[in-house]
Amino acid sequence: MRDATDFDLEGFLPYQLVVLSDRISRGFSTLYQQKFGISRAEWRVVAHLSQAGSVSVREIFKTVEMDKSKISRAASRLEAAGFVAKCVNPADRRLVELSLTEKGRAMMAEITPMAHAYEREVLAALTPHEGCFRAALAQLLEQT
Amino acid sequence: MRDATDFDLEGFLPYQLVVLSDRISRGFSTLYQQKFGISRAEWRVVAHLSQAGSVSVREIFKTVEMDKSKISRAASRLEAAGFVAKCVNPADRRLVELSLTEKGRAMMAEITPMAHAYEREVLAALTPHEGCFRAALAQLLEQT
DNA sequence: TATTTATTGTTGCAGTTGCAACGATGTCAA
DNA sequence: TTGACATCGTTGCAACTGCAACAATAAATA
Repeated sequence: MRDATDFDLEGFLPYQLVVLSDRISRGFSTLYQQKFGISRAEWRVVAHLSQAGSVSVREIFKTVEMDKSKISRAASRLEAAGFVAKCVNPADRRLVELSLTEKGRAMMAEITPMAHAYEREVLAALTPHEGCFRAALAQLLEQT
Repeated sequence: MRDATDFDLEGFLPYQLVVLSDRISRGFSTLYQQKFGISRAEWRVVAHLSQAGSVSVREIFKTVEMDKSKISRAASRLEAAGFVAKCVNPADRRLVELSLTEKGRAMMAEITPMAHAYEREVLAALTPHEGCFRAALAQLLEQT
């Protein structure tokens, strides 16, 4: 018997999305954490750098939707671990340019195929609705 | 020019899901946070209780995929705020039964329509692919 | 019954996070 | 030029998180 305070949490879209993204993201993160000891925030920075080349903290946090302090700390840890190099932009000395070191690129070269394999594995469960799902996802990301 | 270390983060499914679920979940949480001062973890506990009645911590954390310490602490805060009552199960005194107080039910009665409105708003962006998207989401949740 | 083993919820701890404040640097206009 | 204002990245702080350890209780076994 439902009354006004009943609420179907399991069918609630925000809840479903958080649970799913947590599971999937966590499942992948255990792979690179075991192998390289980097966190999810650090992975995101490294992945962004691999396609962006040399970029300031500001640019990353605008594209990647993480607080700038989170990026700053991730970058420091990555620098300490030797995956990332920091240097001050001589044209504007407020900017810190981040880039992958050789060691960082080597790590990405290992993680990239793992990422693609993991993604395929997840999407395999979706056949034949994959195309529709990804299109809807992209649409939501754009309109939100 | 792409080489082996290039990686398309923006098109990577786990990344897309985390970004989207963060945005959507955060957008909704600001609504009830401003009005009732409860966190996301607390909201999840309250929402579950509204449909489950009196339930132990153990049951919640099995259904809702949160660490039991997280639930324990959320329940304590909710009890302190007067939204939730805790009592020891007399049949098995290890179990703590949680239930909504009158004040908790009143809060849910206010949040529930907000939740439905928010969900409709998000999904409106998806017409006419909503059905397919939700079906795919449910399928992923089941198979993961 | 007495003893071991399992389960439940809480707590300590170390690490992470979000937010605001800050110092350093750059920009703009008087 | 000087001063007010804006921007960038870092840090302090309090809150939150995940994990492991723990005490209390129950169940299983000898």
